[in-house]
Amino acid sequence: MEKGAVEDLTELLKGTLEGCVLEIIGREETYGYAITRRLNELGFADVVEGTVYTILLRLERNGLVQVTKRPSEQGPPRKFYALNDAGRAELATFWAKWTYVKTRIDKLKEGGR
Amino acid sequence: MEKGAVEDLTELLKGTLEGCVLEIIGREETYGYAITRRLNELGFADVVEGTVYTILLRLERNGLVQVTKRPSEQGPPRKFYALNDAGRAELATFWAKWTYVKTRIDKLKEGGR
DNA sequence: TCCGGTACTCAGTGACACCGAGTACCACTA
DNA sequence: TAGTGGTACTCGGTGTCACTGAGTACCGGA
Repeated sequence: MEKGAVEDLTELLKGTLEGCVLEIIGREETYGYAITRRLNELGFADVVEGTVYTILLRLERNGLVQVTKRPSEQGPPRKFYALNDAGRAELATFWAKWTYVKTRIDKLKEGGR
Repeated sequence: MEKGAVEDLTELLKGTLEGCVLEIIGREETYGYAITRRLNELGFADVVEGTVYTILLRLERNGLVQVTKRPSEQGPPRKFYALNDAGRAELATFWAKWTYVKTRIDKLKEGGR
């Protein structure tokens, strides 16, 4: 990431990171470590395992995902996550909210009257 | 927007609301009550005075604004806020972060490989 | 005189990303 | 065989933010 302007996105990621994780899981069943790597690839360079696991635990606690434990070829067993119906509904809600907020903010940015 | 989907934007507004307030103040010197009305007009319907005042107090505490108290024609005196240099820098940083996050999220949304 | 609109303050709450230390499994190698 | 590094997850604690709610206060009109 180009250093300087875009360090510490913490506050801006509140709410959105969970949505991103939901979206990633929605694409295909996957696990925490891989999700972290995926987020890093996408440009969320500073997101670390600990952060993703807290989100995953919360999704599980809130009944939005179906969890399956499977052995890994290398390392400890993996917990695979897939969206259930509640999770898909939550994901749809997230995108609706995101679009809503994004359009308002951009309107304000473009001199919004 | 259809009601229902976009209620409780609280988490998504973390960080962005402060940026919006900064932007509004940057346009012209104004005061808390008016800023709240402006945000409501812009589509942030659920934002109330209390929320805006906490942001304003924080901006003041962090030395990002210059504050001038002036009597009002109707009601108690108003505290007018204007950006100082630090505030303008913070605003620029906010937009840089916002653009950065927005492009990453949208890329993910559009199937982002 | 009371109500409603204007205008600000402040202590407290809950949610979230983040941190750090810990556990543990595996493959490779010196 | 001990050590290192990559993989993989857990959990207690922290700080920041939007939000809540109760309070103070000024003003005009019914």
